[in-house]
Amino acid sequence: MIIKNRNLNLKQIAESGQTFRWYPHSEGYVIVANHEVIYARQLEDGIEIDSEDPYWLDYFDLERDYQDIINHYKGKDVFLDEAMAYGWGVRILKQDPFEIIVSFIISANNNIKRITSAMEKISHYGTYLKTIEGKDYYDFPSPEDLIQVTVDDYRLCGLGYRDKYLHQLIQDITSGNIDPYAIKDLSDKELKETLLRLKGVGEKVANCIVLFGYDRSDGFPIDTWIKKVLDKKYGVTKNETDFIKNYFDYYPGIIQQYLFFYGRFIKI
DNA sequence: GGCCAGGTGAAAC
DNA sequence: GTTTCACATGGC
Repeated sequence: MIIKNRNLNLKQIAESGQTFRWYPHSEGYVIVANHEVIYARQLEDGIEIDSEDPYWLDYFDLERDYQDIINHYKGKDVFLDEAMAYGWGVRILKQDPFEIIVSFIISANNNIKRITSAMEKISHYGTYLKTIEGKDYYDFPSPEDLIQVTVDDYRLCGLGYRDKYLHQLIQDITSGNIDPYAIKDLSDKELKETLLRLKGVGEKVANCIVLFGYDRSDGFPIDTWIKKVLDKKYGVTKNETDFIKNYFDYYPGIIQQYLFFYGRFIKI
């Protein structure tokens, strides 16, 4: 189906550091989500995907008007204007909470290429879905699929010292200690507190998880790039969260994506 | 070849 | 409460 939208750019989303299961293919991307493998390609004023499932409309967060958000912040400062102009097609995908938790536990003190590679290897523990031009695609494994996977197995997936965090996460979920799907109805505060109890989840990772996995736009992950942006462009080196809450109020999580995407691009 | 990457846990103050 | 340090590993 064709999805028309002027704030929807596949390449920008793919490179905005929120998903690690998009595979560049032909002119577009192979995307695995919703127990389904699709191919998406860019159009002039939107995208085309080879699925008719309305799930994807929600996945691409289509009911949210990103131009309205951009207009709201326009003229606030020069750097933000540049960032929004550069990242006009960035959106925040609605991704599976469990997959997001795993992704961002792996993301700590890591780089995007390695995170992508680790997620690809872990996906082989999931159900085989489809082969496209010789490459096999797998559904992302459920916690149950990972019960028997050992710390050493995770190490072989390239997780480094984070191997034991993922192993612990699976124990926590399968033992009923935490249910990544049941906690979606918690308040912003309770949700974050719950996530912070997980090993390998600190302030920054928790913010990524609530923003990318639970549709909480108050999430504002402060990573190395955002730190540089705040320091060099806003003169903020301490009490960052207070500054963010005041200055970027309205849709802070989406603004954070524009700043991250642009700041990383210009190697600020 | 040292530094960096979408930082966190644990020990030490 | 905050400061300090170790931590796997591929890319540059």
